[in-house]
Amino acid sequence: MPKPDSFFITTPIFYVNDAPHIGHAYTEVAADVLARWHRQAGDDTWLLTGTDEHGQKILRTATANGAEPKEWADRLVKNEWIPLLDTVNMSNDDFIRTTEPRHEEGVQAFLQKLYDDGHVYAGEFEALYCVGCEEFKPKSEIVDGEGAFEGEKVCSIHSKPLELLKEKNYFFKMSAFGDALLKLYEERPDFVQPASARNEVVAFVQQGLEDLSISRSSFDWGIPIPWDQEHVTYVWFDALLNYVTATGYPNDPETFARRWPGVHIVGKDILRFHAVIWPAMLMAAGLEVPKHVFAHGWLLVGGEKMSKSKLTGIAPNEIIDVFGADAFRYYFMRAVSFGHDGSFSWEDLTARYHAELANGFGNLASRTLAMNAKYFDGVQPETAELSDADQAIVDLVARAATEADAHVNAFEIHEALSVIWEVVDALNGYITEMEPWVLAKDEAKRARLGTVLATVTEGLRALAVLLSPVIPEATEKLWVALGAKETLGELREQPLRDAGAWGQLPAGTPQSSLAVLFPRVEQD
RNA sequence: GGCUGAGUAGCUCAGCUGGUUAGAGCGCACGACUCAUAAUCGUGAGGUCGCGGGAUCGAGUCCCGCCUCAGCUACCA
Repeated sequence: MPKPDSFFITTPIFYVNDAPHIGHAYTEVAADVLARWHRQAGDDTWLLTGTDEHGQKILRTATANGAEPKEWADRLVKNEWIPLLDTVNMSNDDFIRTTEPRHEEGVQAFLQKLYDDGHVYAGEFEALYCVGCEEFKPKSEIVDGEGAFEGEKVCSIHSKPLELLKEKNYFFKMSAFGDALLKLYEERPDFVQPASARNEVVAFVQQGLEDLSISRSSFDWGIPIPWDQEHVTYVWFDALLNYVTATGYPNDPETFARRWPGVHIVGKDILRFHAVIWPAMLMAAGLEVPKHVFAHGWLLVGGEKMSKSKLTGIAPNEIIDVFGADAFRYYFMRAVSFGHDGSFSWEDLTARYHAELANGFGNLASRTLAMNAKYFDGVQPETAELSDADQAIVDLVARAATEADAHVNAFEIHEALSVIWEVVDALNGYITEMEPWVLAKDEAKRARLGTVLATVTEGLRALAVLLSPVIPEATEKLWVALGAKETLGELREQPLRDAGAWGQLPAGTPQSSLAVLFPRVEQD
């Protein structure tokens, strides 16, 4: 049974062939928001990310760039992937590279166990081979020949006939796990999420599983098969194991028991590896399968999947240099329904940034602190008797906090933000209706003025806590300005599941001025 | 070809087991207000709910057919 207090969440480990684009950053942010939320809610949280560095493709890229593969990986990791973490403000607890000893040793131990237990056998891998590509071709790259090659199968890249070649390979008896996997999907409908992703996985497994070739001998950039040094491990088999080699498998059973099983956030392009192959591997090794595999959608640009070849690839820094990491995180979490494809456009980003972050939340903070400074010398006012309107705010905050937590637990990050934003909108409306600037002109209404501003400020306190997993930088600034850091302690230590409890900011708490949280970005 | 999902206001999207005049945000128009990042609040205009049939007292929401788009249909990570 899953341990309720443990929340181990992973991103995919990224292939170091290329530089990151916003799709990678999106995955990182989603996992990070979930991790920050659970961590602040008191769960025993561990966020893992990392890089996948083996395989023929990396060997080729490295060679083409006149580098050794490890050298090449080191360079990409240092120059591109580690900086990405900082760019998007990741709070990962670990970063694993598949070239690290802890991983390589873990993979070998895992392989040896499967081999010893009879789940792996030596066989003949027979497939169509392209001399031009120097590799076996997947079905997607095999097409019918034309002209001189009519009737033959040719490579889609070279348009030359393919040869049927055999190679000795080690195979994982994945075919034996089809029924167990179907039973898993049946018994745990939330194992693969969202439901659309689950459907595809079930349909795939229902048509029957073949055994999986897990070794390669035509190149050597990989983890050697422990009982046969002529072979290296198939890169996916290697990569998937990072989730356990980073958490103590096999030499630290205590840590492993504490972390595993985990929750995997993946792009839908790699769903099958995580929802089929990976659980089959774990079953074979006698380990628990993941708690959940959640597949998020693509980011679409102009209605099409983002791609470098179509010049729609966007580097995270292009956005973050202009709007900041908080805005990046907020925008993609809010505008994209988690689990669905999402449309990205600069126009939409700019519009939401101004309407929601600058005019909505940022301005709410500004106007509130400005009035506290002006009417109460910058301290948290006293609350007198609550009117119905005040009570409505109190109730809304409580409800928003509860519902947001439920949404996050269900991977509905966008819904959580939607509910939290009801508070932002309600507070702006409340201020306009209560007209504190009018109350301020009548000394007899001094107590009422204090109550109104205390209510809004307390609402801001709750917002700072609830939004801290998504926009950690802005909420930290707000937290300091509210004086909350002095009286309530660090923002990141505020229990998230108590965020909706009213009256936490003591009256008399000194506040300080707040720099504009989300400055307007001038248009060209 | 088969399977899955989607096609709802200018844009991005909600609409669960069918039920009063189809919703939100943005954008737009008008008005109110001035504490605030020329921000805020209110009101309004705007949709034959992809197309065509069907069962139902009643369908965006069920059934049939069709059109369009995307994904999956295994060893590229």
